[in-house]
Amino acid sequence: MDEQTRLMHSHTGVGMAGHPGLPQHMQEGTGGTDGDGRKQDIGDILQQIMTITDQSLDEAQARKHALNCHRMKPALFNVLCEIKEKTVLSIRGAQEEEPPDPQLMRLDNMLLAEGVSGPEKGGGSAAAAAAAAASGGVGADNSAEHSDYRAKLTQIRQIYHTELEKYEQACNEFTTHVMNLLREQSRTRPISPKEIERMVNIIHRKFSSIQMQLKQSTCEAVMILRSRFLDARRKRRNFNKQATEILNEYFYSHLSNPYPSEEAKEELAKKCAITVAQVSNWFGNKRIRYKKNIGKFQEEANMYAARTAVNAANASSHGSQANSPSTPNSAGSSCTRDMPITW
DNA sequence: TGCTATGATTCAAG
DNA sequence: CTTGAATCATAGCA
Repeated sequence: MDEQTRLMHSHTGVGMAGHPGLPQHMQEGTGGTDGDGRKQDIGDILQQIMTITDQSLDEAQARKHALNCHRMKPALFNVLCEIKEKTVLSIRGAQEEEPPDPQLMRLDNMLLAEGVSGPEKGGGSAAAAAAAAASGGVGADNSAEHSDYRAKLTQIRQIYHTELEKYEQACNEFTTHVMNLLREQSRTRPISPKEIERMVNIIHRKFSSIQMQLKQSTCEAVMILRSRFLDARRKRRNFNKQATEILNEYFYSHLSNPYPSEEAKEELAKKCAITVAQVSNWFGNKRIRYKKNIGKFQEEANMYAARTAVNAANASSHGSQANSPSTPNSAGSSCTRDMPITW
């Protein structure tokens, strides 16, 4: 008993030293023999609290009940809450209200830009279009890859939202649980609403750090998907034979000036079911490769020249000479062997 | 598996 | 912007 009284004394002494807001009578020790009823009350309560752990469970329950019903209990709890509040605040006062994490903001922005966390419709295709636009034109035959990309993005999006929801739900459940627990405990130990609020904040911060991990891995997944998509675009796929023939036909029948106008490119693109950019690529490659090694292309050149000649002949024999697409100068002759390059 | 053909990309020049 | 030139990376073939 003496020991506990001493402990109690030192407890209150330490806790209240220099505390300006404390009632004077609480700073004067306990268990005095004077007749002050309130002081006696406080002493009783504190003593009961200190001895409660030494008691049997039943006894403790009964004590607890008695304490809860004690008329001085609310006042004592208020004071203890106040002390706690002051000490806790002094320990970690300023670190509340931290600014928004820049990394989190970056992740959020990226998820929004990729259409993962934004509004439901259109986000995926917008991102696909952005990814495509990042490296030149998009062929019509890329649509399969597009939809694949979109499907995968949707998948990522769904997983992200499911997980996010799960975390939020877990967070809410846990918060409610902790709040209930604290409220329950606030009947037996001094817990102020402010403290509960602070605890809730701590929980939220923990959960948002978990969410950040989710966001981070989602971003990584999108990046990987995106790079794969761009790699897939880089994969070469030969044009079909018909398209190649159409392009070659144009090239060799315009050998003196193989620079199709924008309209011609568009028409060729339409005929070959490829993009204008691909037509430009093809002509660019063709010109440079032809010029580099005319000999190698001689046979091909003759073949196409002959073919256009036959076409022209057929067309004229059928009466409609009008608009054969060919030959400013070389189509008529069946041999391009000595065609000088002027371009 | 190595080689060539070929579509795409990059970069500098105009 | 277009073009030429170099280069990359894969398709397709022997």
